[in-house]
This record gives sequence, structure tokens and C-alpha cells, in this order.
Amino acid sequence: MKQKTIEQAWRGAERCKSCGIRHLALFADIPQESFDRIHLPIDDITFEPGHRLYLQGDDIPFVFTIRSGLVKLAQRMRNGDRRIVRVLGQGDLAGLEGLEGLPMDHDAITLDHVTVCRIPKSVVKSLRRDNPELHMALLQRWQSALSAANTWITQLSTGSSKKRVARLLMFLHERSVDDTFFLPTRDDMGAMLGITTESASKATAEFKRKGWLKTVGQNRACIDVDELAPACE
Amino acid sequence: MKQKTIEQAWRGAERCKSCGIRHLALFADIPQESFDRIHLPIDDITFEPGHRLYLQGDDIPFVFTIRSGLVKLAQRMRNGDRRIVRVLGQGDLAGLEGLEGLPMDHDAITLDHVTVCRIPKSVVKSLRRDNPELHMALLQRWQSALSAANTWITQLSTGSSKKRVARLLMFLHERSVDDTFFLPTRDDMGAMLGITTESASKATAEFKRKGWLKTVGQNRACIDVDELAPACE
DNA sequence: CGCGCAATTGAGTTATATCAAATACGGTGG
DNA sequence: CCACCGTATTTGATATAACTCAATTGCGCG
Repeated sequence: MKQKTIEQAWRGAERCKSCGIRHLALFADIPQESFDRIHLPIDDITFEPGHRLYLQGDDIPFVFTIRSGLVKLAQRMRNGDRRIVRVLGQGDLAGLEGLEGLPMDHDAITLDHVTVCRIPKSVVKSLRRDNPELHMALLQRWQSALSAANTWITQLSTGSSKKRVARLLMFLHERSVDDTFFLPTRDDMGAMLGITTESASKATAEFKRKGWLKTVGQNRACIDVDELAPACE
Repeated sequence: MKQKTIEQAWRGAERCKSCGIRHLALFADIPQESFDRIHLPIDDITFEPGHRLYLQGDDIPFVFTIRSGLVKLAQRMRNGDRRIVRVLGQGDLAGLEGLEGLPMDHDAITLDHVTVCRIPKSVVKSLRRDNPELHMALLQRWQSALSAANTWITQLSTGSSKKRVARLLMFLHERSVDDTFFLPTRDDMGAMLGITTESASKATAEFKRKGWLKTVGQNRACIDVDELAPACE
């Protein structure tokens, strides 16, 4: 269970100006001049799969923008069961509740190789003071997180196990940049869908047998959307 | 299917100053002077059970603060299934996504008798311009909505049907002002928990037989918390 | 009193969980 | 390079829980 972290810190907000996903990122509409006033460290960091950005109960002084890769948000319950409540992808924000001074109510763990921007709370707060654009951006992030949570409930926690797996595959497919996407372990799939590992495996295996799902390399896959769509209901 | 609405509009924001749940409401920390500058209509409205505040797809110019009673948020899926994604109570906000100019992604329907404040978007926006307190309040509402959504997934969409019902009863109990609380129809319980009406009924009936749940009048009930807690796991 | 709706209950079916075993796979060390 | 080992996945058999369908009961209201 060794966890090695590869950190490639770029120290400095000037990188934000030329950010490749700036249009998706938190500071999308912030004018250049605002950046010039920042001298606080915004780090660009790479993590390998399984890295914990933060854990339930943590009180962290950062917000993370996902630049690439997937991050799972999981809650652990008293009895030891865990449930993945959401998966974040490119452009999503992790650790928003920290801005309100609240401890995290979930673990945030990388699924695959992930690059993030780690932004100190203080930067967000100081920019927020005089940038209505950032405010709007924050509210929009919050809103999209909420609507994603709704989707998670209606699409991924409802219906037969086969339907849930089919919908999860579509969900992952839609969020992918190329035609392949990250295929979670059956264990994680179960935790996302509220079913057992075995049920997730049986559904996945069946889709593979039918040729609707093809694995590519180790952890990636692609789907035949037209064939799989009916299975989503 | 006749819907009668009892509207008792109080026209005028000056009522906010003396609002009984001001400490819970959206404008909790807004200074008095700010209110004095508002001459836009904030209405105090009473609805009977089953009233639709808004429907999925609607584009409404209001935000609602729940003053009393319960409101269910439900999403309808293509195949006709519906799922209740959250229940709002005193102090919660409904229709937040309208502030971002988005259409509603769910229905908001009163469960019991409900009183709300109906606040025009324009009021929120104009107050937001120069009131950092309102910004904070909005962000906090959003955050608590998100954390409620997480709870909904981990507590009410996971485990056996009996566990889900038990957790729902605890959830409703905790949010009630007195020792009794609103008991939803078995149909709504099913839509909240992702189980069938019959399964909800069987669990409810069993708890009643065991004396852990007692119905009070038509739609209300109270529970023996100590007895029911173990059933939540 | 009887009507209509909601809740409850029961029997039979089906899907999922559970338990157990076999297989595939990647990484390690000889 | 290959054999081996630990882990993840797949598969199967069985038990159990939930769904489905149908009938009955209970209750408020006209």
C-alpha cells in the first residue's frame, strides 16, 4: 500500500495565463491584471493512481482544479461500507467545502494519473474580494457539482445492476477526451453503483462478451454507444 | 388533480427585518440598511400539500426560502420512473440554479403545508453586488445542498430496504421542530429510497408492529430513536 | 353508509447477494 | 526469459432479499 507522490511544482500564478484548460478552469474569466497582482503559490502537480488528495475529516487550505485524469470522491460509513458519491474529471473542482471552512466529508482519491492545480484558499478568497467573475465561476462550479450529484442518484443508483453498469460506462465515455476511457476496478464500480463487486463484474463481462465493450490495455476501454444505449433503458 | 393555491402575499421586503427564521434565511447577515434600499416584491406564500413550486425544465425568476414544511425535489427519467433526489426543510433554498440562468433539472413539490418566501432573482442579484455577506450565504447554501446530496446517496440509496427506511425515518425526525414529523406516502418513500412502494410499506409496517414507529394523526409520526438507531446499522 | 385511495399483506418469481472456486494478469525474482 | 505469486476478475451454485402481481384491509370523506 505504498504511496509515492510525484510532485512537479511550478510555483507561480503566471502559469495560469497560458493554461491549456483555462477556459475550463476556475479562473477562466479573471482578467490578466488580476493575475499580475498574485504572488501566491499555485502549484501544478501530478499524482499517480491511488493518491489521496485529502481524506474525510481533513481540514485543508487548498482547492484543486482537475486538469486531467479522474478523481473519485468516497464516503466511508460507520459500518465500514464505502460509497463513491461522485467522480470528478477535467475542469471539476475538488475541496470546495474547504472554502467555507468546513472539514471534508469525503475522501478524494485519484483513479488514474491525474494532474491538478493546487490553489491556496487564500488566493481564492483574495481574488473573490474584487472579482465578480470568480464569484460567478464558483457558483457555477457548485451548481454543476449539485447537478452531477442529482445525476448520480437518478442514473447510477436506480434500476437493475446491468442498467447501472451500462449507464456508468456511458457516463465515463461522455467525459473522455478520446474514444477510450478509464475503466474502474469492479470493486470501485460496485461502490459507485451500490452493488456488489461480483454483480459489477458479471454485467461488465456480459457487455464484453456481446462486443459492446472492449478493453484497451490495462485500465482503459471503449464502447459501442449505439448498442449500449438501449441497455441504459 | 385540481391544484388550488392559497397565496397570502405580504408584498414588501420590510417584513424580512422581523422574520422569525431570519437567522436561518438567506438574508441572515444582511445589514438593515441594505433592506431599506429594496423596494422589490418579496412575497410570503402558503401552499397546500402537492403544490408545484416549479417543474423540471421551467425557467423561473424566483428563489424560494422554505420557512416551514417540507418540499420534495424529484427528477423524472425517460422511462417514466421518478426519483426523489432530496427533501428540503426549514431554511433550505429551492431554485438556486435559476440564479445561474439554468432551467430547473427537477420538480419541486410540497409534501405538507408549506410556507415560503418567494424572492425575485433580481433582488438576490442586486443585493449580491455589494453584500459579501450574501455571497457567503449563497455559497454556504450551495455547500449544504451538496453535502445533503452526498448524505442522500450514502444513507438513503445504500443497504437493505429496511435499513433505508429506518435511516429515512431518522432523517425526517432530526429535521423536525417537535417530536413528531411528516411521514411520506409509501410511494414517495419508495421514490426517495430507490425501492418499491410495497417494500417501503412492509418495512414501515414492521417498525409500527415493533412499536418503534407510531403514527400521529394522518400524515405524522414519531419514533423511538434508541430502538430504531440499531436498524440503521 | 359506501366510495375511493392508500396501506398492508401474501404468494410466487426474479434478481442480487453470498460464498466458493477457477482463471487471467501483471509484476517480481531467479 | 520464464516460473511463480499475489491480486483482480470471472464464473458458478446457492441463499436471500426484493420485486411483481393480486387481493384485502383500513381510513377519510362525501
